[in-house]
Amino acid sequence: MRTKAPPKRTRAKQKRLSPDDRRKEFVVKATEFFSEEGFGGGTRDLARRLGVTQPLLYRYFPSKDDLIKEVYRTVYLEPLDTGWEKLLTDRSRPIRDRLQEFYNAYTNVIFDRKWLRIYLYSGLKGLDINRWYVDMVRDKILARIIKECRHEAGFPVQSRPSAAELELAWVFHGGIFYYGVRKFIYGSPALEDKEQMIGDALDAFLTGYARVFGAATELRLTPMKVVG
Amino acid sequence: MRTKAPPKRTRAKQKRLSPDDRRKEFVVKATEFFSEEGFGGGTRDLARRLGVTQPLLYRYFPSKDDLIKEVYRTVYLEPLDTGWEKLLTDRSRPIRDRLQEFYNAYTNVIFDRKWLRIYLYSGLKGLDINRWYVDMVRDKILARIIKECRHEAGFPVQSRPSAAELELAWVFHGGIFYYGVRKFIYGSPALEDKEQMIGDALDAFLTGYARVFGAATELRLTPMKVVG
DNA sequence: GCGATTGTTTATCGCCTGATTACTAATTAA
DNA sequence: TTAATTAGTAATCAGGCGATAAACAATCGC
Repeated sequence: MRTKAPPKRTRAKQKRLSPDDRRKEFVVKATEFFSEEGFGGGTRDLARRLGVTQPLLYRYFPSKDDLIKEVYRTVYLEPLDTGWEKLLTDRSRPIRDRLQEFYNAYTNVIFDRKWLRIYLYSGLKGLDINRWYVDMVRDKILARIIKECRHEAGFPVQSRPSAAELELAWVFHGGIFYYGVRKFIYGSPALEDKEQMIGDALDAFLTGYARVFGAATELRLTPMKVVG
Repeated sequence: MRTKAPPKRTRAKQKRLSPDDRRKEFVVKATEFFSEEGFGGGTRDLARRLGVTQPLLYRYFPSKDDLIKEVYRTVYLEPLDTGWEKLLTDRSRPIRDRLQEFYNAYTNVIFDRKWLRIYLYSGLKGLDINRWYVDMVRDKILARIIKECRHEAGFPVQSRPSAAELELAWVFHGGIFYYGVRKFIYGSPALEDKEQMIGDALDAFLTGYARVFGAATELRLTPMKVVG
């Protein structure tokens, strides 16, 4: 009964993927879509980009908000922590090398148009996940870095970082972050060599930390290119 | 004919401001509104916040987009340039003092929730006005700062700043900018003393510039707190 | 006072949005 | 082969959007 006629050509193609693959495909494409259009983007436009009809989205996600939450989850959590903590604390290597390698790896993850845009959107919305992320950077990355700086400078390491120390680390970190924003969101010309940018910023941070917090060991932090 | 009945009490209050004041009031309140809600915010909600009805907006602005453009204009252009260029180039004063005073004044303008949010929204939209602003910062502020740094370090001043020099200045500038974002948009705790933050970042930038670009005059840039 | 002007509201239009229902067709199991 | 299941679509709903037209009411010149 169903095979009687040639299938109506008006309904062009009906792919029928496995549910799991479909779901993943939806989340991935939705990430691209929302990162460009913002989360105000329409479900019809999204469906068109996916090559399916709009109601199909509601077979996989109860609501647009649920889809968005899943986008946040994958963007924020998936690419996280690939052994960074160990990298930062390996005192057999010079601190500058460790920081350079860490920020090379870290920026390989976050210097991505999708990632940066969704991060900024979530920040403007004041979402919990954004606060969580900022706290994570402060506690897992910056506090760690300061600890290593103190160790390098011969300071006591036990007490928590002071507000001023944290702030200097934040300004450094934020400066690097803003490089990605300028390059990948504003489309502004930036120094081609990312690792050089990180290296120079690192030199400024490390010497700055030594100067501001009065290290007696400044000259040991990093070899000077030129000494007057 | 019109005076026959007591005025219908259902129409509560009809203020009737002068057109110019109304217009200005609309733009000011619209700035607050859009900075919080994003430019996707509805004209009805905006009108409710203004205490008037929605169609009245269209007597003062031909369309929502025109209103938005006026918001951009006032936010970006009005608070700009209060003699900053002269401040930066006054070589009778130490460079650190000049930069500290400049960034005190500059951040007094941009460290404002409304300003920062609208700046970020316009950046995500890729608007021309945002590109214009970024170019302005680079050409009028950062290039100028580098020129002064070179002068201070005894370098030739005529040639345009190198990409690496500009980048170091951008990282410094972006780090300060990001302090505002963290404090006023993310609502994250930050060092209370803004001027100290600027001062410490400045120390890092100036000593960093000297180190990275090989100044023979590093020690002259800023008095060290402690010398080993 | 009175008509003209103009600031303001009420009512509404067409369109787009997120979401639901009922149907169609591809797949799976017997 | 056939029945059951389920991926996918067409059609549609209620509500919100930007924008417009017409009615009303406050002010101003006389």
